[in-house]
Amino acid sequence: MRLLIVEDERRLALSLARGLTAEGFTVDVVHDGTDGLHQATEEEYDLLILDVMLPGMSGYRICSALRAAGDETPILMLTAKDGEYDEAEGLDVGADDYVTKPFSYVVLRARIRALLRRRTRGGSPVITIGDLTVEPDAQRVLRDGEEVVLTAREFAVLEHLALHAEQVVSKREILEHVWDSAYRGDPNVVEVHISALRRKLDIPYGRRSIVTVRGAGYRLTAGG
Amino acid sequence: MRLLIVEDERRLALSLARGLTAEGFTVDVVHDGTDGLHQATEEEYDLLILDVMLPGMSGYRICSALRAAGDETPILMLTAKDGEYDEAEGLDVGADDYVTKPFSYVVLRARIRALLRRRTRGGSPVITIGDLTVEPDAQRVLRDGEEVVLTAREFAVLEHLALHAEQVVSKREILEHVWDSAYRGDPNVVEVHISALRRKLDIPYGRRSIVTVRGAGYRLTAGG
DNA sequence: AAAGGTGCTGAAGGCTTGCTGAAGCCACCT
DNA sequence: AGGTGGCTTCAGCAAGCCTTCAGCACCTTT
Repeated sequence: MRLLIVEDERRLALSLARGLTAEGFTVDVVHDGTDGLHQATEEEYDLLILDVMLPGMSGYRICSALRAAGDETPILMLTAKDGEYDEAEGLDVGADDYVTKPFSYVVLRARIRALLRRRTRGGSPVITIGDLTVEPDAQRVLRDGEEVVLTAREFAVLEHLALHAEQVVSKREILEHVWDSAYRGDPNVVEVHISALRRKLDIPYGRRSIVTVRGAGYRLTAGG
Repeated sequence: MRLLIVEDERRLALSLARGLTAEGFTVDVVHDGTDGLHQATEEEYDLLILDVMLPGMSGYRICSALRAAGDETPILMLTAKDGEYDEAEGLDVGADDYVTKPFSYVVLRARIRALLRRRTRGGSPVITIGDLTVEPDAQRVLRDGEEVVLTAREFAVLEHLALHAEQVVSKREILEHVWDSAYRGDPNVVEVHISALRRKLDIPYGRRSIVTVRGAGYRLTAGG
């Protein structure tokens, strides 16, 4: 799956690119509107992520230029929350969806998946770690085949851990991915949610699947 | 089942193509009248969807050209609500049905099915989720074999949930599929209809088949 | 052994989200 | 024209979630 990100805020672009790369997407990044259009026409992508406000050429114009040329690649627009983005206009020029900033990584990821799913038919894969099953499409978690009800945040945290199973994930990384990337929060909120996850997923089943790695973060593991 | 869509509004064409593809149709899209006629004669389709107003060649003319050539593929016309479309003329040139814009996706889908049914005998499949049975052709719902009377909207919402059973469907997605895709409505209408569905389908039978996933949407599930 | 750092967890407040009854509107049918 | 029924909007209510805070436990370092 190849993605193109056209976004001038370098820091944001980079962090998105990293996250998506880590999930197996091939990601190209461009910081300027004209370059963006050029790149999009030169290469074949499965999805384009366009910021609306861009130097050189706005996301709108890129979008309508591509559509006029018969390009039907799914397009996801990024926009500030003030009235900058006109939803009607966005959809008119042929965008498929849009996300308003600030957004959390998980939200973006969900939207990306939704768009890709339409094309490729067949939902996103179920993640299995030992006898723990995470179903992104259903927003559902099974332990030992039995459903465990989680809140939205809890699910998002778990999903992130599951995507990096057997790896240590820092609180900071969790904060950045599960909350708005602009969010300046206390790492304690992560601890609170981890605590809740353990109470629901581990303790009742006598497991220890979420391991604390002191000074580093957490690791979701199968054995435990 | 192969469909050809000839429609110059790209956004509309795209969204139809997506929806129909997701339901298992093979869909080709063409944005120009002459291309449309060409494509329709070159390839074999089970159904043609023609916009009336088209660049190159109107839907009428495509239709009559095909019929003159002895092609009897079912044809569904799309038309604006003002007097653009003359029903008599449409039927004269050999169209089988027509839908006026703006239309909701479910309406179009129903018409498509109706046309295909004439040909192929044997309607579209019944959906079963636990002891809930959704019969798209009959617009009828059975709980435990017993008919439950729903209004059109209620049925449409339920049908959409049923098509994505066991998955979380956002209010936004429901709005886009069940209402006009151009519809910019309050998500609350969805809540109201969900509420009505539960009152008819769940509460009297002591079920909880429509699950609220806070912050995400609803999930129709068998267990419950 | 003490002190500081790091993490865990229970409780509470504030706030968002969702639910639902009621009223108005519109379209259709009689 | 009048009536009926469905759809949408509105507003108030309820519930649940998220976050913050504080106190405690444990580990590490001095």
